[in-house]
Amino acid sequence: MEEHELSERKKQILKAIVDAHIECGGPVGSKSILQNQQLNCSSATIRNEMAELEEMGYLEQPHTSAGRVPSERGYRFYVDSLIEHYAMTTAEIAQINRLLRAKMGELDQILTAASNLASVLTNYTGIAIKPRLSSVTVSKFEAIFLEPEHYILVVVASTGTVKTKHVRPAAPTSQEVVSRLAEGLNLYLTGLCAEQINLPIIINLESYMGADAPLASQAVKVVYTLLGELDQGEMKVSGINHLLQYPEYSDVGQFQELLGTLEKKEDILNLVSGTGNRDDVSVLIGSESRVEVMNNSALVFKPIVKDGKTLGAIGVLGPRRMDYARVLATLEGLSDNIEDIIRAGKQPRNEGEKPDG
Amino acid sequence: MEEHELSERKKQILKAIVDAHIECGGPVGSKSILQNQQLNCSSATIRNEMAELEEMGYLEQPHTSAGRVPSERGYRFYVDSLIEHYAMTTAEIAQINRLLRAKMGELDQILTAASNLASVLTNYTGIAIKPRLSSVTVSKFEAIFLEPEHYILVVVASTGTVKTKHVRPAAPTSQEVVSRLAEGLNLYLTGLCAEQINLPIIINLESYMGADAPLASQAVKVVYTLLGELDQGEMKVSGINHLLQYPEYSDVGQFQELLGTLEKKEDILNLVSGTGNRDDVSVLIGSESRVEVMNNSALVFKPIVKDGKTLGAIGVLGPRRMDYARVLATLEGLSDNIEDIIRAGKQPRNEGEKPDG
DNA sequence: TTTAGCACTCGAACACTTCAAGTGCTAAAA
DNA sequence: TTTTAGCACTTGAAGTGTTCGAGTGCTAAA
Repeated sequence: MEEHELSERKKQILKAIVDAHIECGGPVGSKSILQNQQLNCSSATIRNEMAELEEMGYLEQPHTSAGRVPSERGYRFYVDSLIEHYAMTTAEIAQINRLLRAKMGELDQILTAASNLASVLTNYTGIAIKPRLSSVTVSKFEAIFLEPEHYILVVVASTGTVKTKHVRPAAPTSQEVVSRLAEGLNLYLTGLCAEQINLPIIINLESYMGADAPLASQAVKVVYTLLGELDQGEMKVSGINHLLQYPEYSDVGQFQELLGTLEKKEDILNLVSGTGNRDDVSVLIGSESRVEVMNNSALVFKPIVKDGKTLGAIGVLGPRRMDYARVLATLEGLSDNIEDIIRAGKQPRNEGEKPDG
Repeated sequence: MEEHELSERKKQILKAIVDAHIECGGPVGSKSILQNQQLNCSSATIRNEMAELEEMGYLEQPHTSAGRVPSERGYRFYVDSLIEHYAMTTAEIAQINRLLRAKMGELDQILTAASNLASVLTNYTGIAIKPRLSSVTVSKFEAIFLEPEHYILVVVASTGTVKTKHVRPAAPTSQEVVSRLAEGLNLYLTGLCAEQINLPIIINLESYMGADAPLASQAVKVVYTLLGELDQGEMKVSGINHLLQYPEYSDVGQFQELLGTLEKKEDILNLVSGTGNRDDVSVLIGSESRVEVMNNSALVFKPIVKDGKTLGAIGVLGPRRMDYARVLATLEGLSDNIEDIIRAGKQPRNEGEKPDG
């Protein structure tokens, strides 16, 4: 199964077929690749080579007398070995910079913007993900007193995400007590993940709060659920409508299932969360994703990493025959920019413009 | 144009046609309604009546020799005058209670859950909206110090929504200065909407902050953008895939456009935000929405009101021939529950279960 | 005013034909 | 041994004609 089982000419032909298929969508025949490519041979030779490539599993034939279509394995080989690196133009890079910078702020917003951008730039569906995290901890608490029966609990997670929740205690409380609650939470619960919040710790906190122990136990419950929410992961999808322009999604039934999968989010989250700690681009083609409805699709995504931790991922979902070179380049460009932005909120790289004003 | 231009029999026939069309989707003929309805007349009579109803604009004929289909005006009359109120079963009400209560928390989450529920319960597409608001103000500020170059600004809006933003000041700062910043913001900016933040106020704040004035001016900019984001409105859509089961969306091109409109969100937000302060259900059929791609669709939505203020809206998008009775009842049920939940975070009404444990 | 009857219309469904693209194979050429 | 030209064959797409049935409008009688 080494790649050197393929002769140079076979590679060339395979690449020509994949390229042609990516462009036009239909099966490609022996003659048509003769035109676009300068191969010193005839269509008959190509036919022979194609037959062999099919036998080796790199091509498929929808039916006798149709041209060939790249198989999953064919795409895989193409992505791994044959792809030509697509260089983004400076204009494209500048566009990414400009649009992402406008949305600087919380990771959530950046990811949403990135998902949009990925969709617009590639003409496929853009996906942004905050993956399931095994053990988020709280790095800081704050409590904002509003009324005697109403305060807001603010939780800053170790990932930088901030969550807030309105809390309405059973008994009226005061500015001072709420402040003290925040102190207590900071004292006893910072650095713990959901599972580590056990009874002894809660008892300590309650004794710290003295008469206001009920307030504390209610707050702990809230913290617990918030941590749970943070663990769950999130996912934004944009540009689903782009997919409909590709004939592979013209089967309404299948498209409907795909839509459903995207809305459930679960499958895709698992997929991305489960791809280990690789911090470079992952390409899942067809059944590689183990999600049935995506057999005719490909999912490309790249994690967003900060200080060695994976904070999220951006990706592109499209037909199996997607323009991998372009998609890969776009995702690299986007993730570079995002990582620059979140690293220190500074200017993203590649910024050649003069500051205005 | 009064409704009394329609004889009792015409109404009956119109209702029968709409009902039949809602159920099966196709044009309905004179004979078929004779079976389901006990009218003391023959199909020929019905044909005559149908011809008149068509002339009056309540019915349409896709082509000669096809049955009739309700026109936009026909649906409108049906919704306004002929609809039978659908009573939700206690089982359905209990379901709403159970599922919504599990998601109690921020309005955002409740709305998302409600959108999901609306979609699942009706089998159409569910929509949840936080409308564009003309003048959101801040009711409370808080600032959380993390590191000398990093604090979090927390803004509690007059609507109850909480927004946070990581801020990285140019010069290192301290716990004390950040607290003082929060005080200053609370002192000078609470109760103001974005447009009311003017130079004199900023100058006051800066002099309050003394040597840390730059910190303040940066924070004011952040507050300004946050207020802008709050003004913008938001929208969650769920269950788009349901639509594909209805033949009216089998035209891929049109469906693609509808998808695009849903993703842009703008049109729908305008639609809902622009329907004035009515706090009961709105039904927009076909071209009534003024959004071209929705000519074959209907949008039903109901605002969520608290203390006389509109906080959001939940709605259902589906084909023109949607089961209005059911949709209306579902939305009423949902909004009642949501309003109960946000009123005081108390138990929703209709709660007959015993507390467990 | 209602109804039975009838001629007419039109799209859906189906069978049938044609067409072009593409293949595999064989035999000759390089 | 490899390549190529040529040819018979396959197959889906597209086009055509026909039938069928649901539904209509109209007329004349009840």
